[in-house]
Amino acid sequence: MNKPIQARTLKTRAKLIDAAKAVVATSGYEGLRVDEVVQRAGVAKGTFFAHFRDKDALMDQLLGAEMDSIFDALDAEPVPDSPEAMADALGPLIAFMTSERYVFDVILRYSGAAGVTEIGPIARTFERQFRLFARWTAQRDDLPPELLAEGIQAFLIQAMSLQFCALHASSQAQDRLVTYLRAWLR
Amino acid sequence: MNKPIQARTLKTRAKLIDAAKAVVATSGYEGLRVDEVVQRAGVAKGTFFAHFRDKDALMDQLLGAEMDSIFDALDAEPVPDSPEAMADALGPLIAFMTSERYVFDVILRYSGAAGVTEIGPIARTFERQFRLFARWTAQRDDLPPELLAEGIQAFLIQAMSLQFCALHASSQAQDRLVTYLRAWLR
Amino acid sequence: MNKPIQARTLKTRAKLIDAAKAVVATSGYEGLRVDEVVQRAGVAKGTFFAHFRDKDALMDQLLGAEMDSIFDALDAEPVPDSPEAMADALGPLIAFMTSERYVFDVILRYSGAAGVTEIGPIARTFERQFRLFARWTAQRDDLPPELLAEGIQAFLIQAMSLQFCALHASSQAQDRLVTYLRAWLR
Amino acid sequence: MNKPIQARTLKTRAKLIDAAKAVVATSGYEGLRVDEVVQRAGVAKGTFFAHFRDKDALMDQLLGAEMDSIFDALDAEPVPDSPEAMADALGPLIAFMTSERYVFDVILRYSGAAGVTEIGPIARTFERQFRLFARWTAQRDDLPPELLAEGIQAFLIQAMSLQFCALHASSQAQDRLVTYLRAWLR
DNA sequence: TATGAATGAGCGTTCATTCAT
DNA sequence: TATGAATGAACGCTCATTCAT
Repeated sequence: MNKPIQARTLKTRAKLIDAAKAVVATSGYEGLRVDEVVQRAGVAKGTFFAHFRDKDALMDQLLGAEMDSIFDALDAEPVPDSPEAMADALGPLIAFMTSERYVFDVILRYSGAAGVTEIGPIARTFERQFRLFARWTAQRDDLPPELLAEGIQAFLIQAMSLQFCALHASSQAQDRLVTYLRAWLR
Repeated sequence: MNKPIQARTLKTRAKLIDAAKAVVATSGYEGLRVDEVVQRAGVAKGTFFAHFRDKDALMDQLLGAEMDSIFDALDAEPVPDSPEAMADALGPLIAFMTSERYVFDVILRYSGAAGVTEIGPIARTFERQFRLFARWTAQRDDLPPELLAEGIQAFLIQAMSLQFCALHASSQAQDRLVTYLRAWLR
Repeated sequence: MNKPIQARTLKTRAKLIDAAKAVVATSGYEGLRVDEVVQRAGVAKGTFFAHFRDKDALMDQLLGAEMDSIFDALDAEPVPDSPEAMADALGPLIAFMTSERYVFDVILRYSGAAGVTEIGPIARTFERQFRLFARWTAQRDDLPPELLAEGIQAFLIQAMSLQFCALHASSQAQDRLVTYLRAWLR
Repeated sequence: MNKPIQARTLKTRAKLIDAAKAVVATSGYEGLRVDEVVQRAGVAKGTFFAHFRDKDALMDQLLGAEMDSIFDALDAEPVPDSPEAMADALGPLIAFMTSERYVFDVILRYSGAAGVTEIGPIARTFERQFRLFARWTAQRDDLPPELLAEGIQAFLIQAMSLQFCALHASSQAQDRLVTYLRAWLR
């Protein structure tokens, strides 16, 4: 029963992913329509659902891949030695997650693997994030790194949330994050 | 140009709100259907849209009102003197916001007044929350109450978010919140 | 029971008519909305329906008045002595009736006083038209002027109808009318 | 790029048309409701709009088909040799077009392919009508058959229009048509 | 007369998802 | 695997007309 993945399968999947990326480039993540993706990929609609459980699964893939590449870069960097350096390092992540309200919402929703069934790409990036933050705080002896990491996650979300808020639109997420981290890691 | 709001208008609005609450009681917030609300209220569909821009506007009203009554109770209570007492006091808020994934999502999305145009009922409750937390931390002299308040907000969201997460489903939001607050208000 | 028409009544009516004309000038007859008319007139919606049985009654008034002024001019002119002169004289009428497809349709529908109840302004203009055409053909002795008049009416409608037709958009209604009249009055 | 129309598509389309005809048989053309058609056809509403741009497009199909079958019969008959015979032959057409004011209005509006973009079924029947009348008058040498045909069209519309007119309700369209044709084809 | 909130039937639309071929 | 027609449950909206005050 072990099915060797056929070349055609991979090719179709790649066509769909590429088409999806092209659509996102034009219409944004929120504006992505399955219809447009399959049309661009030159396949039938049913084919899409043979490759992805649902539209959200594609979204999970796309967003997860994007996040992963951001974390790849972060992992390669040295541990930041100050709140300012941390917020600075998180710049690309913040930029991506706040690029669209829709992106922020989907990532948040899938960060905890909405359903209980399986951990998807986005949820996995949150584990990476957690491990990264734990590594950043490993040297501290006031609080356990795990707790500190969760705190950083919380403040990161908070800082980005306020970005979308009409009342706080003036200040930037990164600046807010610095303030939070200074207090949290004091 | 100033049109005095007629009694009939208020009555109809109340009928719609009451009907909506009844529907929510039966089917939950996610299960609310405009058609059912309208039918229960004994009102024409056009009337609904004369009172609420769209279904989301009604949701904003309903959830905002519910949150407000929770904050009314919180405002009446004395300032909690420990992280445990705080988490305890926030029990009803946590219970409500995590009662449905849909509720949590809508509240979060509208907490920042999704659009920049106008601040709705839900967004206003987040201001109340902020002022409440600032009051709770007013006596402290290590950090400004405003910053401490934002931190509590961040940890509250974090604690509730993890409630929906497959990886952390075992522990309760309230317990997690205590841990966070102990560290934050140490 | 004889009600003297109050000055206020006439004033309100005039305000409505004026507002309607202004709306037509902006949005055309088809684009006229009762809401916009009453808003411009500065009266309530109910007031509109106290003055006009329905929106069509207003339309009947507006279009009838316009047609009447056209026929006033036609009545003042001498009897045209050729098909060319006839078609020429009818230029303004054709221009008005073909200015909007909607105008043509409404006039046609009301030309025969759609309902049986009462003859409205538009229907009256068709009687004027009929009498005019009968006068134009009174000197002929081949066919009764009434029949000739009805024929002219028929060809006038036909010529204008084809104006809206994709297949005949090239030639003008007036030119077609000349052809028809030459044959009919040969 | 050339998609062969699937049998299923044709079947669904037929189901919709049949259902629509059944509804018309019960409620008349004006009484046709999309929801009822869809329900009778046992088809989803979305499917309806996948087959017809809007309700009017269905109407165009239905009325065009009906007209076509009338013209099929007319084409099979010999050329009528008198105004009386012509009016007689046109009996079914007149009966159908004056069966409902709504039918007459829709046919007239679509006779010229309301928009300039595409010629629909009804518009096509007017071309048939024109060719038919030209054939009926082909033997005459006083005026070109095309002109005579357009005249017959004009008088036919005129005769039917007056049917709906309160002022001429007494006499029948067919009788009026005879009078007109006698004069036109004298 | 004047007011303006309420009516209400129905159309059009959306678009992810399914399923028979 | 691939196909693409069909699904279907809401939502949003229109806008002339009515009616209680």
